[in-house]
Amino acid sequence: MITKPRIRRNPEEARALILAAAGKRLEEHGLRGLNIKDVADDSGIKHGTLLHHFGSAEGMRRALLAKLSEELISDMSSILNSDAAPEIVFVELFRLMSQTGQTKLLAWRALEEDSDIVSKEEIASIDLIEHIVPRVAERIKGKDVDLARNLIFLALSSAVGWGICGPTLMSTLGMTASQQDQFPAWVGEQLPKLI
Amino acid sequence: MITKPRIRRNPEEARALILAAAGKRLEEHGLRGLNIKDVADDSGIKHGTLLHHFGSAEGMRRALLAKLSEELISDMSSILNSDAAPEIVFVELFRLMSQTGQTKLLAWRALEEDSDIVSKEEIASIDLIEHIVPRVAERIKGKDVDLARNLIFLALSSAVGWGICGPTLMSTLGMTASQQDQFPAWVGEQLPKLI
DNA sequence: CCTCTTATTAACAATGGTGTCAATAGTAAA
DNA sequence: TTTACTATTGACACCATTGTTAATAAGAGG
Repeated sequence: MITKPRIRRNPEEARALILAAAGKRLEEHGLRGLNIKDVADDSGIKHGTLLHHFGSAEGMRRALLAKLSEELISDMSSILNSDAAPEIVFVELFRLMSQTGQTKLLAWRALEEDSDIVSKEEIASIDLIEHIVPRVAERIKGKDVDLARNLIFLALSSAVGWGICGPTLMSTLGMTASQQDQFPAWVGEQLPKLI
Repeated sequence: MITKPRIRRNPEEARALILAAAGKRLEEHGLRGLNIKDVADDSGIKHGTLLHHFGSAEGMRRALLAKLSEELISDMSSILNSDAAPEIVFVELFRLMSQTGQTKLLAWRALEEDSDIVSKEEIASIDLIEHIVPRVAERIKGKDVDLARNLIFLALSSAVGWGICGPTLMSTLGMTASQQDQFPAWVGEQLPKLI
C-alpha cells in the first residue's frame, strides 16, 4: 500500500506559511475568512497541523494581529523617518494607508479592541518618531515640538480616515474621482503652511 | 395547566427592540456578538422570532448596518450644517467620532466592504453638504468650492482616524493624555488658517 | 543503524450558530 | 362571538467550526 508523502516543515516555516494565507484571507473575506479550516486549506496543510502550531483558532488570529501590527508600524516608521521632503512623506503615508491590508488591520483592531483577541503587544522596539518630530520641529520657530507632533498626527489621522472610509465619505461630499486622488498631495502641500 | 403569557409586539416595535440590542452587542462584543442567539436573549425574545422578523442572521446584520449608517450620516450632517463657528463644528465632529458606536460601525464597513454584507444603501436623502461647503467657501477668496471641500474632508478624515486608532497612535507618537485631548480643538483653530 | 523528537495526518467528538416547522396565542376585523 | 391573520414559541435538524486523539513519518543526533 502506498502511503501519502508528507512535507515536513520547521515550525517557523509552517507558521509563516499559515499567517501569509491568513493575511490574504483577511483581505479578501474579512474576519469570517479567518477560520482554521479555510486558512489551513489555503496553506496546503490540515487544520490539525494548524492547531498544533497555534494552539487554537484564537491563537492563530492573535499571531496574525501581532504580525500585521508590527509590519504596519514598521512601514509607518520607514516613511516618517525617511529623509524625503514633508510633501513626499505625507503622500507616502496616504499611499500606505490606502492598501486594503492596512485598513482591514486597523478596522479589526478597532472592532475587537475591548475583546481579548487584541494582543497588548509592545511595539516600542520600533521608534516611530526617531527622526520625524525633530526634523519637523526644526522648521518651526522656537522648535515647538508639540506643534510638530500635532502636525504629524494630523497627517497620520487623516491618512487613516482616508483609508478607512475615504471613497465613501468623499463621494458623499460630492468630490470627483480626480479630486479624491489629489487629496493626499493637497495635504502634503497645505500642512507645511501651518508652520 | 398554566400557559406562559406572550408579549405580542407590532413588527416595527420588535425590529427596533432587536436592532437596539444588536447595536449594544456590537459595541460591547464586536462582530462575534452579532449572532441571533445572544441578540435575541438580550432582546427578551426567542431566536425564532428574530428570524421571523429579519429572515436570516445576515438580514439582521444588514438591517443594523443600514440603521447605524443612516444615523451616523444624519449626525454628521447635523454637525456640519449647524450655524456654529468652524472651530466649534470641527470639535463636535471629533466628539462624534470618539463614540465607540461610530468607530465600530466604520470599522465594520471597512472590514466587510467587499463582502455581500454591506448594503449598498443610498443615503443620498440626507444632504451632507447642504450648508457647510458654501459657508466655508464664503470665507475663501474667489469662493473656492474645491478648497472648501478639501478642508472639510481633512477635518472629517482626521476625525475618523482619530476615532479608529487615535489613542494608540498618539501614545506611540509620545503625546501625553492632555495633548491627545486638546488635539480636536487644535484642529479647529488651525484649519481656518489654511484659507 | 538505531532512537528520539515532533510535525503531520485522518478520524472522531463536541460545541454553537443557523434555520425549519408545527402549534399556540394575541389582536383586530367581520 | 367568530374569524382571520400573524407574532410568538419550543422543539428539532443541520451544518460549520473547533478541538481531541492515536497513529504515522520525516528528520536529527547518537
